[in-house]
Amino acid sequence: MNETGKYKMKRKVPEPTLKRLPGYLYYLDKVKEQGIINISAPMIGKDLKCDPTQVVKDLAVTGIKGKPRVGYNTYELIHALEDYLGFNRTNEAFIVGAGNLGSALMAYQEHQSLGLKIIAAFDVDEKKIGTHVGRIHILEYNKLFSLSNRLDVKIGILTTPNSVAQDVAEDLVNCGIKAIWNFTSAILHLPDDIIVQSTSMSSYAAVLLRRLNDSEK
Amino acid sequence: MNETGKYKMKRKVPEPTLKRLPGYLYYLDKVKEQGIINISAPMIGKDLKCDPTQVVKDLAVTGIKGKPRVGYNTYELIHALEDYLGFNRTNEAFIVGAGNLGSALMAYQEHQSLGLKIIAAFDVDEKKIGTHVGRIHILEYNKLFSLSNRLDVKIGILTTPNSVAQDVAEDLVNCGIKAIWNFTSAILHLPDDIIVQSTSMSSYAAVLLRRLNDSEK
DNA sequence: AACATATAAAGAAATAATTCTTTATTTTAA
DNA sequence: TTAAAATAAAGAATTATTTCTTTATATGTT
Repeated sequence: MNETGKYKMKRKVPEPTLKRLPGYLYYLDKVKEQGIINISAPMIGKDLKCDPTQVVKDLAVTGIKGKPRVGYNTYELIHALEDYLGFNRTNEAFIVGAGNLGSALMAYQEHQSLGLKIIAAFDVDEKKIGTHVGRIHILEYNKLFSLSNRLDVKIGILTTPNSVAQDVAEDLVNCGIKAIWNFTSAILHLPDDIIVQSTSMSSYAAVLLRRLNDSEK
Repeated sequence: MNETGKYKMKRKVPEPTLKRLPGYLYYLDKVKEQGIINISAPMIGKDLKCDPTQVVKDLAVTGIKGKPRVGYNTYELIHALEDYLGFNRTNEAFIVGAGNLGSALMAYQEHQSLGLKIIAAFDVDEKKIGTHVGRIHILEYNKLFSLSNRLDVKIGILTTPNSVAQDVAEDLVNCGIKAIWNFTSAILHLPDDIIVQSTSMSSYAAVLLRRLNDSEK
């Protein structure tokens, strides 16, 4: 027995779908620039090299409906995607670890939209404290505690060495952080209600290298 | 009718499995440091917060067998994983685009093992040409063509602005590159035999933001 | 105004991945 | 030497995701 009926159960949107959504957004921005007002799923599928029914299913999560023989309204679709992804809200984030990757993300977000607004970075390195990357100031790590008291930031980006990742993550949670974007290799052990999104560069490298080796037989 | 028989057909290893393998490697390195000689799948599963049968299936791709009541030999397993992933070979790579992300990757790989050896970076920015990040020299973009003639590099890392990604990717293919690690948002249209691994930061941000919004109801 | 056509929507089927179950093996202990 | 326990391996079942098929609808054309 399934749960169709008057109680619209909140079905979980598949992660592969979520990961594809920013790609549609990037594509649609370019389409809009070309002055194209309506765009069909088969067209999107052709340009993005994916199945048109996949496109329809993915875009359906935003609630936007297309019209047969016309397609989707470009503007409406972009707006719905941004809304759904939260890219048009100001999602404030702290970043801990102002090393290479941390600095890159700070600089990166000024050009590429990640939907995040990094408002401060923290580090323990005396040489980095007081400097800034773009508009983002690098503060002494201990300032994290006082600043989080005043600012209600929900997102923390973890770009520290692996060895301190668990400790810093726990500090972030104690500071009211609800979601952690983890760039370290550490496996974080945190309360279940904390959202952890791990982005491991080596995972991608692994897939690339293996596929390359496979192709060389 | 399936293909069991004397011809062992090369079954494709699932991408989720490949992505998990570097995580096992990182974990096992720490286990080895603690002097633990044998490690069981249930133990690995507990530490890595995943299903023990998943662990067994994942590790099986390396060909290593565990022993009941003992587990896997730590050293043997690490070796097999490195071998399978190609992390113990020198996988030479070029990087194009010495901006924030490119520089971060160059600096990053000197500390964190990605299984790659970036041997040169290319950029068109006069101010960057001639400088270096760590031990990696940043060369004039046009040098890509002459250098690739002499060096037989198979992997290209693409960290350029989106607008030039397609053109640079085509250049890389013409230089004999077989696999491209694409950090841009561009959808690359390349010959089918070229392996493209796209790593979009905004995909991860999207999942994080959406899950955070969902949890806030 | 009716018809043909392109296309989105909804549902079914197929595929892929994970989790569960059973079986077989190896070691330790009685 | 035998029995018990832990665990890997193999296979089945479940779940998730993608692809395929059908249906309905809106638009342009005759």
